Amino acid sequence: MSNSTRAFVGMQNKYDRVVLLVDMDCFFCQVEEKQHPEYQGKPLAVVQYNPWRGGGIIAVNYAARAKGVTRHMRGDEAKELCHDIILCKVPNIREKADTSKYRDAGKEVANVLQRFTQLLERASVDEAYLDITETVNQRVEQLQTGSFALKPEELVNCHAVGYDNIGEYVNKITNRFANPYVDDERYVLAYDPNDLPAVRQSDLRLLIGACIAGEVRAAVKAETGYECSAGIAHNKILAKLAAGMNKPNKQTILPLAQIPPLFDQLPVGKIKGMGGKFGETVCETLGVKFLGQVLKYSEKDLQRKLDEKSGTWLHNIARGIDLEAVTPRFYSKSIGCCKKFPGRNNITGLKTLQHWLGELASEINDRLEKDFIENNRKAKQMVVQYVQDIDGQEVASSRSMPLNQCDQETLVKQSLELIKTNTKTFLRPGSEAALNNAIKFLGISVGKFESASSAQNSLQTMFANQAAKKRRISVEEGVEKPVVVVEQTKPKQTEGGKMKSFFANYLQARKEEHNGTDKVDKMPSEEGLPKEETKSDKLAEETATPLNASEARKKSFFESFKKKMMDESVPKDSSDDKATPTSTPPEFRESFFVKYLKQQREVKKDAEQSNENTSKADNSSEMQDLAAELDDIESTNNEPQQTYESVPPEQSNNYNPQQEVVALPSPEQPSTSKRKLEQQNASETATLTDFTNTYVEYARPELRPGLISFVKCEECGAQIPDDVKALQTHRDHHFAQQLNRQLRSEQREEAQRSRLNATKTTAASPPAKPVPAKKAKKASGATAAPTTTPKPVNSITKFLAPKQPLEPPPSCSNAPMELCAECKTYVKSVDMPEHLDFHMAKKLQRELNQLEVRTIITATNKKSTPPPANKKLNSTLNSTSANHSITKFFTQSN
DNA sequence: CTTGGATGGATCA
DNA sequence: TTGATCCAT
Repeated sequence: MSNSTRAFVGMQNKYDRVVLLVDMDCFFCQVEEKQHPEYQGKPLAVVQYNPWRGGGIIAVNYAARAKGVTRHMRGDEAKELCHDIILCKVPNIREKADTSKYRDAGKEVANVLQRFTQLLERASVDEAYLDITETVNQRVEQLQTGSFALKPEELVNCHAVGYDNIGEYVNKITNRFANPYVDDERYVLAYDPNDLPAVRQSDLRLLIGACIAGEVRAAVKAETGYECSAGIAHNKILAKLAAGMNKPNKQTILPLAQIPPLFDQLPVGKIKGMGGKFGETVCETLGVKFLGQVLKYSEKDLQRKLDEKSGTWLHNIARGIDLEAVTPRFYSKSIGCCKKFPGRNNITGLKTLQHWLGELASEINDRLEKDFIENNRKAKQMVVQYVQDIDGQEVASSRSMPLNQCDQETLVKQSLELIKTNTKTFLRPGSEAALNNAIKFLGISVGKFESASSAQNSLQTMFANQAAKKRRISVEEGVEKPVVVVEQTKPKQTEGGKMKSFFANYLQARKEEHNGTDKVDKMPSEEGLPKEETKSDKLAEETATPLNASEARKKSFFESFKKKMMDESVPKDSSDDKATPTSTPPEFRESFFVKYLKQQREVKKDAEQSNENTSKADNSSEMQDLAAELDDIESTNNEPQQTYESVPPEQSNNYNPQQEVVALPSPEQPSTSKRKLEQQNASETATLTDFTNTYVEYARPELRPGLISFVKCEECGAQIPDDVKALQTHRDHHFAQQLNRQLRSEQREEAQRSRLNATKTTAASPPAKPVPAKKAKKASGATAAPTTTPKPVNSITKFLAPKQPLEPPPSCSNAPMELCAECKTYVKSVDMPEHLDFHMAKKLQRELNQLEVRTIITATNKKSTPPPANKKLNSTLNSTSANHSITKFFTQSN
């Protein structure tokens, strides 16, 4: 069940989701820069230990990329290109590279991301997909009631494919408010009529997604110090594609309408999954280079030429359709490590083999231990992988074996045994110590995790049963597809003008605020300021020399950067270019995207000219001005505006509480049949149901103060999305967590006991210290004595009976509510039976585990009190429009 | 020292 | 389920 392979959404929901891909910029480098602040702003690369030729480069920061340093290079080569480059070595433990530092950093980031959605899928150490559909939908509603407003300054560093700047994209949407059906003629030609409602809303919803993306990235930066790029689109493939189009520290929307022109020139290999053999096969067998060319084949054709599954997949992908769901996963399914033994380092002796197996097993062991403490799970399977040299040929093999214990010795013994029994002649004939086949690669990995205790298992099955029950209910209601569809109800006219004036007012206000500074003339001649310059600009600002000088330079940087992009593929570089070779990162020069963008501009100019007469009526020139000004804001807005201690200025302006907030009018509604609407409502609950199904398994209970949330959990201070279900789930989680702690602490004590028994007596060991207390966080010093005193576990009762009944949540929906006698919370009447079932299950569980009052290990509390950064952020947020508008929302809706 | 190491996920027979 | 292979970062 935990191995649920990919899930997919239904074809009818292809445009309904909003998916975010967050990709950390040169992540390993950022980790090093954070660790060594003195490196900030300097060219830097991370190399892997290998002393040969300066080590292999696995990450390059942008300052170094500007000088031509790339991955795959050796450290020495990098030095030649960039004499002052800083080469950070990956730490070496056990004679092999140790990347745990970066794994930890990745987790730190993921913890922040997790707050924004429970549908978080970690794709690698530095990438994650977020399905933010629900939040977007909420905001669409709030937009309609006027309780949420888009704020242009949240869109700094935001791009939309096919548009010169985000302002134009906003304008496009704005125009549609004025005339909702303005694009329908084109839509009808390009899309299935059934998709029209979704298509009409697509741009707006993506824009809202971009706002959220901005918040996400700002939170990541504020709380971890790391910068990232993001893509916003309707599915994973597109989000991933978009994220790569503007980097670093930028985000990109991929609008639906831009897919065809983009794909016409998009090399097939740019799509995730087609960068390798499969992509080549596709190109060869279809005789295509660009994804758009695939359109000429029917699905049947593709299935015939490739295979059924790939054919269908490709057919969809070529149309920008990707149905793969964002599958929530926070922790990896396996833990492994490996090492190459090239050339003379081939392992040829039994002793050596044992040695290295020991090293690998030792690392696995360490990481498993850590994992156990965090996740209370144990690996049930191990896999040995190895590459042997069999008369000159490299032969790869892997063998697996069930696992009961995972101590180092067992791992070594078993892996050795596996290799032995799967090699025809393991030892060289006549020798006791020499291997017959040299080993060139060795790896051990463990997986097939199971919860450590049976109690935990029963808790999970309890949740699973509950989920199953919900599913049955859903099925009875005739709901199949778990995707929320937004459909609006109240048609409104005449709002477009209001929105325009909002932006106009906004811009006016800004102009006054920045009096004079944004009237600085553009300085296109000042081309190609190197990146380092911008960083020093930032510094200059911080040291309070804000005015025209740095402003103008920054602005000219933006201008020149854009100009660069436009001039890109015209002639090769002029001699001028050589004078400032660092202005454009080399990978940009030949980048497909650069060419695409440039081409788009040309196309656009043509279109504008030919369209002039048609759109003239709609004061398009005015909108263009707005766009230009919005663009200006993008460059001027990086000025620190108020005093934000500790929050970097670039981020803080996303959260400016002083910001004027003006409601956005709601868009005109496409007509909708009631029946369909009902279905959609039903499917919304289905989404929630589906989520709880996986909730226990994946979610991290400690990490759920929400940025978009409205209610504070009394237990942990977390901000909880203000819907009943989320509240209840959150409470349930405290319960489960408490249970977990209990069990873990038991486990640890037991482990401690047996260890003590085994290894005589070491000094009086303190009651197992589960969390390595490694992170030297800023705030840890303050909370020394009283706050960290162990909390008695009997507080578990608190979860069942909160101190005072919560206020009935202001109706998110109009569903009737009831007060649960058991937990004093308000629950939808419809959900009450199920809710009571849950209490029953909890009681059962308690009895099952014979919960007693015990003390809790101190260190586990660490996470339950959010670090000050969180607090600050949350309080900041609470004072912003989000909070303000939500109250407005409630008062209005009642 | 052989052509990018280490790591993790997914697919398919 | 397992082992081989591919893919991506």
